[in-house]
Order: sequence, then C-alpha cells, then structure tokens
Amino acid sequence: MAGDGPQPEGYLQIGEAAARADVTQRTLRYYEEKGLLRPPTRMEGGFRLYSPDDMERVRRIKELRDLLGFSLADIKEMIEAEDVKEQIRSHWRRDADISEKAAEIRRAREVTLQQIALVDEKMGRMAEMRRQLDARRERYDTWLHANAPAGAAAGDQADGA
Amino acid sequence: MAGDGPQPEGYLQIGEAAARADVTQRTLRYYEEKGLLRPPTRMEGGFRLYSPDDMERVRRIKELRDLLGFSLADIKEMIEAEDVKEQIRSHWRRDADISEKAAEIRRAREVTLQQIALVDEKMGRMAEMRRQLDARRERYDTWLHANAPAGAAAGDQADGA
DNA sequence: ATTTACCTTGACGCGCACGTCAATGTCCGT
DNA sequence: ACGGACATTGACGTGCGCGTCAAGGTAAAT
Repeated sequence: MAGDGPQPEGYLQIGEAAARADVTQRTLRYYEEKGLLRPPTRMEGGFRLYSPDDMERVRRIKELRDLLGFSLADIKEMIEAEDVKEQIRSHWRRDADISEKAAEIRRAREVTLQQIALVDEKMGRMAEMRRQLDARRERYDTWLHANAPAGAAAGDQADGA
Repeated sequence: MAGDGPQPEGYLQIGEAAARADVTQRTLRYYEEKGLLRPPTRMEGGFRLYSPDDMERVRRIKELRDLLGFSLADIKEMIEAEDVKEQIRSHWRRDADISEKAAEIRRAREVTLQQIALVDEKMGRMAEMRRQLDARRERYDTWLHANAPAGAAAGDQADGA
C-alpha cells in the first residue's frame, strides 16, 4: 500500500485532489483551462500536483459559485484581484514597488468590500425569505390544527425555531 | 362564454408583466412551457393576461433561483407542492376530502421545512464567509496602514507616540 | 517485463435557461 | 381602414459548466 505522500509532501494528484475537494477531475482541469487555477506543478511524467493552497482555492471557488451564485468568469476576476496577497508575501525590491503594490492591495480591498456588500444583501434577502417561509409554515400548522383528525385529542407537537 | 374584460383590472399583458417582474417575455413563456407558471388567462385574440398572483409566483421563482440557486425543475416540484394552498381556499365537499387535503398540506409543510433548513444552512455558511471576508479586509487594511504613503503627512489616528 | 491503476491531451456532446430571429396575428388610436 | 405597437407560435442558436469518450503516456507493484 502506498502511503499518502510517496514523493510529494502535502501535494495531491488530481484524483485525490478532486475527491477531497468534492469535484471531478474534469472540473479541476476546466478551472485551470479557464484561468481560475494557476497551472499546478507537475511531476516528472506530467501528472499534476495540487498544493494545499490550490486546494484552498478550489474550495473558495466552490463557495463563490454555490453560495453566491457567481459565474466562473466573475470569480476569475475576483480571485485575480485577490491574488496580490501572494505577491505580498514575496519581498519587494525597492520603495517604488510599494506604491505599486499598494494600488493592487487597494483594488483587492475594493473587491472584498463589494463581496461583503453582496453577501450582506443576500443574507438580508434570505432572512426575509426565511420569515416568509416561517409564516407559510405557520399557516399550514394552523390549518392542520383547525382540521385536526376527529378522533385525536390533545397532545400535539410543539414548534421548533 | 365567460366575458373577458377588454381592459382587465390588475391584469397585465406579457410586455408589462415581464418589465415589472424584471424578466424577459421569453422567460415568462418558458416558465409556462415548463409548467412553472399555470397557463395564464388570455384575451380574445390570444394575448396572455397575467394576474397579480401570477406575478407573485414569478417573483417567488426568481427568489428560489437567484437566492437559493435551485434549478427550474426543482422549483417546479416545490411550487407544485405549495399549490395546495390555492386548493385550500376552495370549499371542499365532504369530510372524506379533508383527510386528502390534509395529506397534501402535510406534504407542502414538509417541503417548506426543507426549504427553511436549506435557507438556514446557506445563511450559516454565508455568515462564515462574511467573517472570512472581514478578516481578509482587515489584513489589507493592516498592510496598507503599515505601508502608509511615505510622502504624505501622518495625520491619521496614529499608533502610540 | 508486465500488469494495473492513474494520469495526459484533445474533441465532441449535453442539459439548462433562455436569446433570437421569422412569419404571422391582434389591439388600438386616428 | 390603416398604421404601428404589441402579441403569437415555432424553431434554431448560444453560453456556461462541465460529462464522456478515445487514444494514448506514466507510476508503482508484481
């Protein structure tokens, strides 16, 4: 039995990577093809090796898609702007670079703020939806209670919230 | 023949209906075609007339799609189950019908509960996402603050000095 | 060396949710 | 009774987000 990391350390081949991220291999290749994932490192024979960072990125993409409903094109824009964070860690060369980086950071910040605003808006609408659903459920319960089975007596279930 | 008013009250032709619901006419016809909207009443010449109820339904479909990300097929199932509410208003004939209706109501209630659960789950994940976005923004702010503009006068709220 | 499992790059296909003509019919004001 | 706005039903097209072969190459075990 091969262990979890025969050659690479913390890096995963596409099979495992897809399984753990709960997507298909096709999806990973597709995201790469569309520029959502940077081309991962490869083994000697050309097999893709996904880093933990890559995995995190996939999870992020999934959240943006499943939770917020963004298109992959939109998501690409976002994470491209966010990618400055990785350039931040790298040491810059001179002061001139700083103002350049700062501009990118501010752009990334803007993108983040917009995402936050969108999350807030969606959460607000969802809260409203939840209220309506609750009201709906209450109407059902009221009806059911009013037209209770003739033979049954007291002892109905309580409502949870 | 039932007299269809030439100028309907509160009813809208597809153009206005689409505009107010912020969808295209194609979308309305498509929803009807797919069984998400019951065939609306028509004018003499065949023009569709959408009732306020129809409009409400379109809004509901949009919410389920845009907010929760359901497919139209899923939504169809849901609103079919919910449709009992309109049958409730109609007076039933005998007691035997009641248990029948009650079964449908319970089904509709179940659907609603599942929707509530899903909304709650999504809201939870969105809250978590929001936290992460906030943390991200803070990191940007921290960086920007640390690498404040060199030439500018330091007039901001300064750290201990 | 061979098996076996996993990987590679094309390239075509598909379902969804409509978009977009095209040809025709209807409403309504003047 | 006519013109222009608005509607009707097909029917084909489109973009997205992958699915699904096909024809191979590679890795690790036997």
